[in-house]
Amino acid sequence: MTKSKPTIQVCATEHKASIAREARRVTSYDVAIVAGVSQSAVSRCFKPGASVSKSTHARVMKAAALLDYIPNAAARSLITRRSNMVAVLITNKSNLYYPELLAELSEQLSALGKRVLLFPLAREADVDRVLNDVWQFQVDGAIVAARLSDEHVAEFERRGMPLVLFNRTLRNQSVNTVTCDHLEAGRTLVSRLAAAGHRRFGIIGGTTDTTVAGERRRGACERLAELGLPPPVIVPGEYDYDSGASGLKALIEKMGGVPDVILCGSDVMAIGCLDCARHELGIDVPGQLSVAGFDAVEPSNWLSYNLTTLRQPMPKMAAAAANLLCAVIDSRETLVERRLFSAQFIEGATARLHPKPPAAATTAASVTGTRTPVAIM
Amino acid sequence: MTKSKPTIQVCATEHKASIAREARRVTSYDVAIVAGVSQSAVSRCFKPGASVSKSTHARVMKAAALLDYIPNAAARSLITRRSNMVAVLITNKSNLYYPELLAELSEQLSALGKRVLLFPLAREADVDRVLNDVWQFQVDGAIVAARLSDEHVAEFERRGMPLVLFNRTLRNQSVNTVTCDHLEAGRTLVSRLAAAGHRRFGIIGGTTDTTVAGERRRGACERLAELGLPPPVIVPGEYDYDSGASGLKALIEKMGGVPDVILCGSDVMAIGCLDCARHELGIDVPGQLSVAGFDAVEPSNWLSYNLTTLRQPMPKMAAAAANLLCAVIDSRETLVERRLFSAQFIEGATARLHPKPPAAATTAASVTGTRTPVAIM
DNA sequence: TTGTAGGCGTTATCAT
DNA sequence: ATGATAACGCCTACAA
Repeated sequence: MTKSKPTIQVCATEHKASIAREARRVTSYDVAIVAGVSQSAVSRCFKPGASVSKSTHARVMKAAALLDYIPNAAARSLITRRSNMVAVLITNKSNLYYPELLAELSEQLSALGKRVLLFPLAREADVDRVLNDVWQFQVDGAIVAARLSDEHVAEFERRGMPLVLFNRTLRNQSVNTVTCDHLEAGRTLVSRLAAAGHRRFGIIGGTTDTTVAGERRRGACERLAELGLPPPVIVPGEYDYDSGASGLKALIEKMGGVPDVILCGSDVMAIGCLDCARHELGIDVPGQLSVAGFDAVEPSNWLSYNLTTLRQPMPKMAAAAANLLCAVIDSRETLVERRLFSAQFIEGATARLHPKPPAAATTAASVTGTRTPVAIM
Repeated sequence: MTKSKPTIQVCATEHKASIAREARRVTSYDVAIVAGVSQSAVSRCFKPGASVSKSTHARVMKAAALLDYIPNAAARSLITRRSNMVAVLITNKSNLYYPELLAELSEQLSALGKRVLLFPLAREADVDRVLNDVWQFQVDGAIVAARLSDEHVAEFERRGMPLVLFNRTLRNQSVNTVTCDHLEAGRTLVSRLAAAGHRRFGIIGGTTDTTVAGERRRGACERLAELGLPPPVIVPGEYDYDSGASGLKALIEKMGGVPDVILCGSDVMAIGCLDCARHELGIDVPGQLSVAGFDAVEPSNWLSYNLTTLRQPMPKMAAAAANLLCAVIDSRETLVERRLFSAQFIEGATARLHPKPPAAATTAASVTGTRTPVAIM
């Protein structure tokens, strides 16, 4: 501090006042004036790994703090072509697992220096309207947990916008995806349940064949066929609570009685199915009927339910999606990768997982007695 | 089309190819060249309400479509000082009502032309780290559903950043807020329950005195005092499922027996409390114990629970927050407003809402018999 | 290590 | 109604 630079070292507070008077924002140029350096020096101080002398850095930082200066991300992104924002498109229907996914994604992305610009979709049809905004806002890439048409994917490609699909797949394989292995999940579920002696399988799935639910179903059907069991009866659902109840009733009607086991496309549907069975129809679960869900959302673990279900490793999947997207963003090449995670089976207590002891045959018979016999199945 | 402008009407596809060759983005200037107009004309075409002739507009739009041109929001925001982005800070602990709030906010804001930049907070202490990003990204304003210190609020003010607190209040009154009337909610709850003959009130609240929970509690206490009933016994909780169970046990111990009614700070806590009472402790709800929640999240409505609770008018509150914020953004003045909404009482079936008939006195006595008598209360 | 100068893509102002 | 020109705030060669 003995010798000060000969440049105009204006008093910070005074300069700040003049900025306020002119009603403009604090810029790197202002900091430069106060610190007595050039504007580019200030810029370099805020770029990690740039070459600045220690003393300059100190002076600049002090001036910046005095002026409450913060770099303007919009201006930066204009020249760097990097906004450090990532679009996240997500369907509201993913409801209960939505907060967990969003929180995980956001955390993982922010660890990578990216922020989430949110595009929730009330209906899958909103994609078109929303994509326009995605292009406008100059995000660095997008993570999409919603249904995308081939045309949409093509547009991402055309615009060179990095894209990662989350728990969605497309026949057009050239897309980055992070998914749970739903095919395997379907197989696992059937294997476990068939081993316990279940024969008549019902499935409550998605209305439109959301590909992941489709995969799960395919896995279940495959495995049933392998085991020489009759194909499952399938009814549609909307992934919500009410669909569980209506699905159950639909299955009972379609199958002419209560099936041995119902596989639901989501926990919420399973819970709806469960509540309807227990409280409305007086069906004993798992005594008369086994119910399995999918997602292992928090309520599935509540004492009233203790659902048999499959847990997707959400934190790992979110991290994978974030990392994959950032990898694509950083490398200009069009690397395409598909990361697959195994779901973890949660035993719970809504499905009978062991063969019935022979002694229980009488009760079972009394139950079956209430059913209308069916020809095929 | 008989007479075309004498300007350089370059073939769109050719021009597009040259853009791709140079690996640069499509700009309004490119559109201008193809359309044979000036760059400013293009700009005007994308500004609603600007003065452009119909023919020019058509030519420009056609060229834009041909080139896949979309205005660059970053560049625009640089000059307009409007990013059309709104920061939403939200604590993960708001868990179950988080998706609903987020979806509503996002929808309402997008109707106002704003997009949500998401800042989820794993812990309330993360605010500091996160605020730095908020300043950087040049958002137009912020909606905060998290705990903010007076200093934080002051910084918003200092930076001229519009702010709306959601379901949070501060002693420092000069902040825009949208909240539910938690004081009234607390009073309502007590009124209804006291009318049914409940006397011994327990409360499972928040750990740190989140102001809204505090308000609710204050309302409850006020009303109890007015009615000449003993003050409630209060234990802390974390707003999660487990807190409901531990809170219940803590209350039983602290009160030397099962209280008449427990008011919980959230539905999830109430559900935890309920499950613990029914499945673990064998307490009949609402026979022996009444339980009330708060939020009316989806699971509270499930058949297994059918919770007595209070619903916050989330869509209206979200709309109010969005509108208020945008009003502040648009008017440069520092208008401060506090919008208060009434919660709606949901009867449900986990609280006894009518006086016990005298005949039931015997069963009631047998229940009370299991309790350790308490001196005061 | 530091400063100079040009450009990122748009909007706004001012003539015409 | 249209076009030239100057911002907006920053980054980045390039030269010193």
